[in-house]
Amino acid sequence: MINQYKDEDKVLLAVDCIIFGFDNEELKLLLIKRDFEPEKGKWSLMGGFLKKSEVLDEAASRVLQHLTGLNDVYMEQLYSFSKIDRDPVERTISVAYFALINIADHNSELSESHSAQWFGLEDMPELIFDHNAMVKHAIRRLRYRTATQPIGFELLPEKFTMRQLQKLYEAIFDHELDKRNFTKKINAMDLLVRLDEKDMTSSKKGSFLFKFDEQKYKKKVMDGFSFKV
Amino acid sequence: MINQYKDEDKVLLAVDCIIFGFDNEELKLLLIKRDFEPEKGKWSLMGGFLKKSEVLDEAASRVLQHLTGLNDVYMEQLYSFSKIDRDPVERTISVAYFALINIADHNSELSESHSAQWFGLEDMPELIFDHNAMVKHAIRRLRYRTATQPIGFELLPEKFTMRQLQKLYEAIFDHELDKRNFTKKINAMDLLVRLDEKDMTSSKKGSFLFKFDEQKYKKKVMDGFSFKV
DNA sequence: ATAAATAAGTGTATTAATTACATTTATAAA
DNA sequence: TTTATAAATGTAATTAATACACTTATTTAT
Repeated sequence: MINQYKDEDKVLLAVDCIIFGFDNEELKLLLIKRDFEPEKGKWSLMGGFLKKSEVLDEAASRVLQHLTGLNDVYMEQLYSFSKIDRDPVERTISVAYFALINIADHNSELSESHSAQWFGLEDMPELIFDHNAMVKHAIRRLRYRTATQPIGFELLPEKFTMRQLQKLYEAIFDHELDKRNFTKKINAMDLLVRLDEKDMTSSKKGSFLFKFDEQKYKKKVMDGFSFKV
Repeated sequence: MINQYKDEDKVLLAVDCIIFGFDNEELKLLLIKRDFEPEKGKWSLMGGFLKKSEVLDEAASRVLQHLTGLNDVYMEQLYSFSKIDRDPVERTISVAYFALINIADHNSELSESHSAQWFGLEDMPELIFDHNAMVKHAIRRLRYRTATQPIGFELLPEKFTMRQLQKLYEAIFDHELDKRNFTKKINAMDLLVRLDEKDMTSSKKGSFLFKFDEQKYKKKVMDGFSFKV
């Protein structure tokens, strides 16, 4: 078969990762300080180029793994950015991905070796290229996704308190929630199991730890349930 | 400046368009019968390759224009598909876009010259490559977008009846709605203007025509309004 | 002139979901 | 024993969603 595509233009395809974390107070992003040109010394998302042998999801996972040491992380393709001069070196289309990680899990020596640092969404530096737009887009998507699927748990340790969960949703949606109404809603969905274990760090009384029950969730979804917070 | 990207792989980037239309009864897709290899004679989405000189949105508009003759159409980037062998000819990543057009507006001679045809979502043929997955994805996105933004109007003529609008939402969400509740909800949003003009084709009494008031919508959005149907 | 047929247009009552709001409880430290 | 602190919990009010059926305007047929 002759190659009827042979006269078409080829381009570089990059992936850039918006890496979200949560420190029990605010939503954070893991950014790297570029130690290479162009824009050396500026802050940026972690990125890399797609290889012919991988699919986009794999490239994004590889990039994330390289910075954090983590595998099996919640990642989602966001949008492809294609402004002609978005990268001054050469025409590059970038596919943005976002990842949700539990900050405590990542390899901080590894990320520090890339001059990476966590920034709260409020005190983020300006980023290179179109990375600010990517972040904005990612926050919108994260809000939508979190409201309709139980992915928030990806940002928490396996065992968490109600307060942590509420603080997380408050951080994602950037508005305060009523504790009683929140608990009521979460309990009504019946997706968490309360453990016989308490977190004693936050109060004298201690607060119960919970776990998200993935199996139960899947069963419910099959019966027509849809998550909504 | 030396080109530090020179050893990276380059790939073909395609765009494929999921073109939605509405015939007052069901949601339809405009598909083409391929008159070239591979998969000649099979049904497919309309597509094309990204040129170095254009951004993805432009490529998608060009492809749509080429098939339908239409410009200034609602289009939205959907997702990038990258399976290694999705196109057997050569490694090609495809960025899917969806478009919403008013069927009556398009140049049907032009589309027929590409052996294009409208298919109801129910009686669609199998499509080539990963195009079935693209369509599935597009329907999901269309439902979400339609539920939260007033883009349904893109599928209707400028002037339309309440019944047409209801039928459209029923087609998009694939379930029936109560006429009184629907009217109530739409009227409560106060985004339509009722014209002093009636459509006489559907009944002896005639039914009032409405127009979507884009300006009013924009103003409301600025005051914190959010569309929800 | 009248009756029949047809889709358009409209309102109310019920149920469910969301919001607002304050006190008691368990525990450690003083 | 008191004090301080966060955890845990329930009810009433409001708002949104749903279920449901008759009247109106008009044309066509008798």
